[in-house]
Order: sequence, then C-alpha cells, then structure tokens
Amino acid sequence: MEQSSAGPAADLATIRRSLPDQEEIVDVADVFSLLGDPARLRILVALTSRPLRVRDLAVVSGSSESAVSHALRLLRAHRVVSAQRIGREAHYRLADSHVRALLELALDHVGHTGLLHGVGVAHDDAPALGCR
Amino acid sequence: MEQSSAGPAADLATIRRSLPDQEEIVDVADVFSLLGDPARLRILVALTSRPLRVRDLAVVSGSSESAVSHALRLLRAHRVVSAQRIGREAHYRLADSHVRALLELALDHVGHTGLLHGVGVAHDDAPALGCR
DNA sequence: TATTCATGTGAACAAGTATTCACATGATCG
DNA sequence: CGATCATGTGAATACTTGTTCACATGAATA
Repeated sequence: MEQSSAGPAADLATIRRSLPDQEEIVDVADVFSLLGDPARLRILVALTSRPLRVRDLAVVSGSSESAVSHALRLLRAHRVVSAQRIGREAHYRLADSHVRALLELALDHVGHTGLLHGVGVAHDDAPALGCR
Repeated sequence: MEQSSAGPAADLATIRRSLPDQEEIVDVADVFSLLGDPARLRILVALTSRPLRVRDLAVVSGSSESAVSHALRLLRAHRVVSAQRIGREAHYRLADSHVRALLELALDHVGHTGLLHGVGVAHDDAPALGCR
C-alpha cells in the first residue's frame, strides 16, 4: 500500500475517499487495541515461541489464570489467537502469520533482539525528521 | 518466520526468560494502543498518503481540530508521527517506516483475507475452539 | 458417583481515556 | 498595533476497559 490510490500530492477529497470505511477502520483498530494491553501483549509474545496452555500462559506472563482466560477470550473473538482443546486443556497459538508479523515488527521497532530468530537486524530506524 | 530464539519445545522458564522486559513491553503496547483508536487510526492512514496539516486531518478524518490536535500530541510523544512547522502551520507525517509497515500490514490483511472484517462471518464472537 | 483439575464466565469496582469547551499561544496580515 | 488564523492545551465529563472474586462448566481420575 504505497501512496494508495491517491497519486502524488493528492488533494484532500481524494485522500478522504481513499480511506477505508468505518467498519474496516474499527476492525483494524480493534486488533491494534488488543495488542495494546501489556498483559495481552506478553501473552502473545509468549505464544510467538510455541502453543501454550492457559495455565502456562498465566505463569509465563505473570497474570492470574482468570485474567489470562478473559484476555484469551477477547483475542479469540477477534481471531488473533486460536485454541485447540485436548481433554480438559486448551492449547492456544497465534492465529496466523499476520499477527506474528505485527508482533515482530513492533518488537523490532523498539530494538528487542532476543526473541527473533535469524532475522538480520538491519532496521533502518528513521529517527523522525521534524526539523528543516 | 520461525518460532524464536528459544529452541523447539522450549520449556516455560526458557520462554519466560525470553520475553522482553516490562519496559519494552509497555513501549510496544503503547504504540499498538495508539493505533487502536479509530480516530487516531484514520489520521494515521490518511498520513500514509502524504504529510498533512492539522486542519486537513480534521477534515479528512472527520474529527474536530481540537480532537485531532490532542491525538497528534499523543502520537508525537510516542514518535509515531513527526511534525514540521512552517509559519503557523504544522505539517505532520508518519515518523518512520515501521509505523507505515504496521499500518500496511494490518490494512492489507483486512483487504485481502477478510480475517478482521469477517467475510460472511459474524466477527464478534468466534468459536475457534476445538478444531481437530 | 464423587472428586479434582483446567478453563470459562458474570458482576462490579477501579483505573484509564477520548471528546468537548473555553481559552492560550504564536505567527501572519492589514 | 490590533485582528485574524492555525494550532496547542487544561479541565471536566462521559465512556471504555482490565482486573478480581466467586462460581460454573466439563473432562479426567479414583
């Protein structure tokens, strides 16, 4: 998605028309919002490693099992994670590669290198630009 | 993208140690949270096209100028956008390529797969459990 | 069957937050 | 200078939301 459908120096009306409709905006915002809570984010980063049970996630992320369950319910409802029941255990995992990509992009952004695998950390880190 | 620096079937302690510390988690969560508000998201998507002034962003995004200014203040504080003053106007743009990449990933996902949008699927509650 | 275990859930309180309104700041123009 | 314009900001309100607590569900075990 480069300059989108709007060409270079598009006028305001063109830009406004090029925006996703409210429904899509809200859907995307919902997902970002889900990733925007530290407790849920810890859960998701933990799931970057491998599928985990609710109890494990509580231990790893440092939240109560109830809080984790509530969090997973929301994440499930928005297809951010998927669950698989085996007996009385529920194994959760990241729903798809897009979620993983979002997490890795963001972690890379703050310079966290411990979690990512062979990914060459050649990020360009453009430091704003505000001054001219 | 492979699992993580933790080997296959890493134990819980290993996974827990591999998590970013609280400070990094909160930083990343803050950015996601900023992208998680529909009004701010509209602003940011508009900025993927080209730099815009506060007034233009108000028109394009459909929020009041005051609301936009408040939003931009937060986005600026977290280096999500950068500003350049020209006379009495302030031109805002996306701060760096990471932000753009996050937006593109999310919007692209919605546009192509309907995962967030739910192609013919109710998107508020998902069963998602027990799929094997 | 009774018990235990893992997970799910509803209600309610606490904490955070986005918007509006009124006004401040600071630059430009007549 | 005084007026006007674009933007920034503080306080207050209304709204959203995450956590805890108590309990429910449903599967395994004895």
